[in-house]
Amino acid sequence: MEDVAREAGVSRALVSIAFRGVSGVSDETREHIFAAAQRLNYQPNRIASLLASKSTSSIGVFLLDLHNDLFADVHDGIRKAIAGSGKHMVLSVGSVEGELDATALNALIQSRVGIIIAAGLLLPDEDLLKFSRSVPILSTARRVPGLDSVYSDNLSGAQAATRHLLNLGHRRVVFLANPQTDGYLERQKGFVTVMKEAGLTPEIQPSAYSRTQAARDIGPLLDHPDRPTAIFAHNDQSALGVLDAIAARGMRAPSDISVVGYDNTSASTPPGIALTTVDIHAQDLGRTAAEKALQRLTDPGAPIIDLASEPTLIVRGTTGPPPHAS
Amino acid sequence: MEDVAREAGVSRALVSIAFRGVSGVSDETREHIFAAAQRLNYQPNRIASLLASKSTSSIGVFLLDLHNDLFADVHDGIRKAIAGSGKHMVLSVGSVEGELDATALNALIQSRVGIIIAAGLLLPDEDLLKFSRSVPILSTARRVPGLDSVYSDNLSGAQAATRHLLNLGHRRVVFLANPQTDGYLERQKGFVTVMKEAGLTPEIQPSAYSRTQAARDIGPLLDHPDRPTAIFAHNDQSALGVLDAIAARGMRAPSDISVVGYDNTSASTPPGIALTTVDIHAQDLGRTAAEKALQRLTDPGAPIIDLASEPTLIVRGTTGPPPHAS
DNA sequence: ATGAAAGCGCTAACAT
DNA sequence: ATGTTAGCGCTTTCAT
Repeated sequence: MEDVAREAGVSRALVSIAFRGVSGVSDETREHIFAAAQRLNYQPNRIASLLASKSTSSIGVFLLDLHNDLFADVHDGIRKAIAGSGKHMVLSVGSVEGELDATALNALIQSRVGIIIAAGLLLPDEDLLKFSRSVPILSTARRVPGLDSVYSDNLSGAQAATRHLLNLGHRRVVFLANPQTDGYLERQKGFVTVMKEAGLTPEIQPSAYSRTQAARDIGPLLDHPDRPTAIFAHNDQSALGVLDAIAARGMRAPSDISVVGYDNTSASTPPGIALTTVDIHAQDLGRTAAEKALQRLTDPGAPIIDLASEPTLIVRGTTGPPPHAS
Repeated sequence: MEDVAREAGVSRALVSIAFRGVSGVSDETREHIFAAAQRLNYQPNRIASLLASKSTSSIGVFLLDLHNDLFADVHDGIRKAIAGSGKHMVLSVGSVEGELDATALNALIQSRVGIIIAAGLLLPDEDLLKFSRSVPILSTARRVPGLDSVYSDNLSGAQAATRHLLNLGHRRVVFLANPQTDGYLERQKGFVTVMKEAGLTPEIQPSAYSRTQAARDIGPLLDHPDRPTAIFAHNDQSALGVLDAIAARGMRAPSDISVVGYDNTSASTPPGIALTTVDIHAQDLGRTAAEKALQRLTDPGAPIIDLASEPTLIVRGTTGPPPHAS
């Protein structure tokens, strides 16, 4: 910067002003400065800038898993909302095993981001509250009591999906569940309440966040002579695993068995057989989350944000009447 | 840090030494320091640390597109290789439109990373060389002359895929091409050379990096009465688009038409119909790229790295003999 | 509009 | 093993 100042024949302060885009420098001088910077191939040192301004100009973003398109959508939404705010986004990626949550959050804290937008946190609510003593955290796609949360109403989404199945005539429906941890209980709950209301037995098959694991977990149920007529998977990826297991047995959806996913990611539209699923509008979630995060930055004292959005049931090709319903 | 030192009853230097994990502090003192830090909920300020050490302890990672599983694989490989090196990874994401390449690279440069590992760069070679004056860049999944490159041999991969099709008896094969820009010319070239060697006409249909665009671009060719018997798509995503277009017309692969993809991402295994594709071993690519980047950091003067790996043709369910070949 | 000077929270070289 | 001190490259008052 010293060099640029000398090259442009001004003081360092001017160069700083010019690069930050704040007022206090004439257009002409600014041009000179930029030209000089160009000549010297100068790029401002954001590390030094952050230190000196002790600023909150960075927004940390935690994404659970790059292999799930859901998080790519959330990322896109966040990026769009942040663009033009002058804020810079710092990414940190977790893992579906969950053992990286804390590491990723600490990395963000150590990078002194002004706020963390977190999508797909796996840590218990209590732990997250602890982290939020160091930095504000806005949770998206999951409600965390005590933290700003921008999420989709999983209860109503799961209810809509389950009702769709029941309306089609299904009576034996199995919910392929995600690990039942803080923040991810509602889908199963929605399934259970609707089944019970209808006087049916809600069957639950526990599984994990993995397509292959889903295929393995659902296998025995499919092999059973008296198998369910519909499977409701906790997300699209595991629904794909269910479809894998179905295809491996020479069966077809929905003629032999119906399948419903959740999230409406790109995974829900394999060629030929598009998955019935629940759209959580992930990109909107990301965009809204980022807008709210920006607000939080300007008003730390504002009341906690708790924003639920309505998901949309998308009926596509993997659901139909049960085999012998007619 | 001052506070922690006071709380632990030592000087700031000791705290620094303890947190960096270097020698110069007794085990007992270190425990005291960590305990004090814990009590105060202290997290070291990585911004200040980076500034003071003017260090190269950060590794920048550029990923073109979070929606393509290929980059998630590369990311995983990089992360595994970096873990335990004490280096910290700084992520920056581009976009398939390519207009974000420069922005993303500049962000990394301004964050003063010691080296950038870039996967899926779209900028011309010449521009990249310019960026590399500011920071070493290692390109992966693309060869950039003049830069360290760790990539897969696309020429041989495309040749293997094309030969596979010809061996099956296909004569009219169309290559659904990506935008022909620096670094991504080899797949088409491999296709063309093999077709010509066999005395056949290489047909090329230009397209873009998008599944829906691929479906649109291939449509007219499928509708033609004298349509090709096989389509070789430049990557799995566009192969999916081709399968979409095929399904939309009530046709099936491979009985009506064969389809080959490229990359062997998770997109290549939709339920039921697994795609014949070329595995570029993306995670290995990422891992190797990161290992080489680490070496480059320790030895800036070493000769340029130019490392090609052999891809593997994976024959699955979307290729078979042409309809009337028997 | 421009310049001077203090300091952000650390690291690193040196001294004890 | 522990303490002291001078920066790292900026931003930010405060003068001018």
